[in-house]
Amino acid sequence: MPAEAKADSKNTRQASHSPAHAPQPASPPLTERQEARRRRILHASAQLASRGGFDAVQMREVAESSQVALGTLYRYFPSKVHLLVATMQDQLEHMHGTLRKKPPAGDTAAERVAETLMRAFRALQREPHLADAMVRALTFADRSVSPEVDQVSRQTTVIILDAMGLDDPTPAQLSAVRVIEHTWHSALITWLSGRASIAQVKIDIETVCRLIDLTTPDDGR
Amino acid sequence: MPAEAKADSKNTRQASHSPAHAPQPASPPLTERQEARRRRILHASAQLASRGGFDAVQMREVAESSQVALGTLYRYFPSKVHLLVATMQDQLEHMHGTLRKKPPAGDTAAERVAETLMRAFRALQREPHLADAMVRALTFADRSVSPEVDQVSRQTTVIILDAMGLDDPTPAQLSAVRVIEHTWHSALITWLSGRASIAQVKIDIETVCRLIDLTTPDDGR
DNA sequence: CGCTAATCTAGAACAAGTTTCAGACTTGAT
DNA sequence: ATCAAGTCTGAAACTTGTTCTAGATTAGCG
Repeated sequence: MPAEAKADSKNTRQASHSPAHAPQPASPPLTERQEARRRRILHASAQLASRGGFDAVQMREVAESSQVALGTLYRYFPSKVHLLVATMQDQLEHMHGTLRKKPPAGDTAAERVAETLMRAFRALQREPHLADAMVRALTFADRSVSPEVDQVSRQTTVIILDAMGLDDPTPAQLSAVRVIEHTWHSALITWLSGRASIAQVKIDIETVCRLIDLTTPDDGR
Repeated sequence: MPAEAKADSKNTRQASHSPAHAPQPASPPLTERQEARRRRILHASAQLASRGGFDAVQMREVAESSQVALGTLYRYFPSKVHLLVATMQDQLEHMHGTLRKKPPAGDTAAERVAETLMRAFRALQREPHLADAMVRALTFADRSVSPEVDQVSRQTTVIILDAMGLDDPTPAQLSAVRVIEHTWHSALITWLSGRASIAQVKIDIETVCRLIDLTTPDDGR
């Protein structure tokens, strides 16, 4: 009946992802060739993004670069934003892996979180255009991309909780983490649009991380 | 020599705004007819935005609604994002005026800021589509819109400082305000994209406002 | 192996933001 | 009142995201 599986046949939206390591609603498994196409697409996306940011990721070019027809590209990723958010998921996994290897060394949870975020920030600084593409896509995403954006958010939460060294956080701590994420995203945007310096971002991150001290009186402060 | 002033002649970007009450680099003054055009445009923009959000603000429709040629629209506002950010500036002024009339009544600075932001949030909830258009434009804006976005940011800062009741804030307090603004913007986005409930936004705002207590030990805590 | 359903491709077509242009209109200065 | 410079208009053109279509290909089943 089917062939080459079905990355997304009936459902109009919702691309498919399930790199085996991300706990997702399990979209139908992909053929090898499909998996390869998907990788080529994400690779092309990241490459173009690295060159010129959000605007440089043009769907026709992505299709050409990844040797895939435009229609196919849209079958895998229903919109440019979906594509870039998926690209971000990809990069985030890298990042998380990297961070796991060298855990932050601060004494307090606040210090460790701040250090982790600054490390991530420095990574983004190495590819500012890529960062631009991913972050802009993330914040521009509308409801149709919510599941994917949410996944990115969850992944970010995990990274922060990892840095804090918590197994089961209290509600108050989760609130603090949420606010930290808000600040992280928004600060990135101000940096990317040239309205804040790197130093300013650093200060903002350190400032918001102090919130952690308020919720874990045993550790910090 | 010139005629009808020059909203933006030589300089390729940068629309003109100077509603007399906003302290700006003073772009060349506008004729009455030009001022009227500008108002018509902003009004049409807000109206369309109120209907269907960011996507519903289509430049051709704005031009038609405001009885202006498309080229003229682009002379006044070099891009859709510029237009929507200007629309936001407009709305923010309203808001600030409204807030001045009924200052928040909380005991601590943190409470007053949270109350102020929640009041603004409720106003946005009354026109969720308009909020969508303005906030999406704000976060999607690239460097070419930095001055205008910055102006919005400054205006927001003033509103928050007003609520805190401070004349000359310390650097630490300014950092807290920056983080509050970050959280405010990002929380709005998560709400607009349906990833967070109204209740969740409230919690986030209250959480981040506790940062104020950290910087003004005399008042709160 | 042969079938059938689903996928992929190439390319046209459509939509909305942005640019461009020629000509009509305003404005402020002489 | 006249003129030069700048502005506005209407319409076409261009760009890039997105959709659609017809036909070639592929996958898995009997």
